[in-house]
Amino acid sequence: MNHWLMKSEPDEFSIDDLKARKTEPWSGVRNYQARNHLRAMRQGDGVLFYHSSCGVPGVVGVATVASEAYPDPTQFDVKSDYFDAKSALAEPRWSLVDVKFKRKLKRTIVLAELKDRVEMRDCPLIQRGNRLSVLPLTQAQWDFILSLER
DNA sequence: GCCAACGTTGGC
DNA sequence: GCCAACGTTGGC
Repeated sequence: MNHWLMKSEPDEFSIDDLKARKTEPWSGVRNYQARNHLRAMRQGDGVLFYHSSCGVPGVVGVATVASEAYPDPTQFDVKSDYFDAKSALAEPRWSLVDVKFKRKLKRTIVLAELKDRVEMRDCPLIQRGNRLSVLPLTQAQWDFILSLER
């Protein structure tokens, strides 16, 4: 089982939204590196849900990958903000996975807590200027982040 | 293939 | 709202 961290702006889609929806197709990723991570996901992989671009950025919940990657339908929807005219039906450019709610953390593990920790040294999340919205975590990073919860 | 211009992300 | 960082686009 692999581990991942997925960012979402809570104004757009929060951990409470995921809790209410139970399972959500993670549409709208339009970055090749993030897409490649989505394609590497397998059902049952662990996901930490991260709130970005908000008052208190940080890890707020746990989810699981609920499907293999499949084509993101919004890329073909001309009415969608995520429509991509250059993507062909025969060879879809963008993929998504279904993400299933597991639990909310007892508290937000804020970004500031994760910075300057040797445990997180190699994690792209804490590197300055990193904008990757889907990124892998090592087992050690996953365990460390969750150990901060209590 | 290079690189300047531009747009977006995301912390602060 | 600002701005640093980075990805993408497009002219050459």
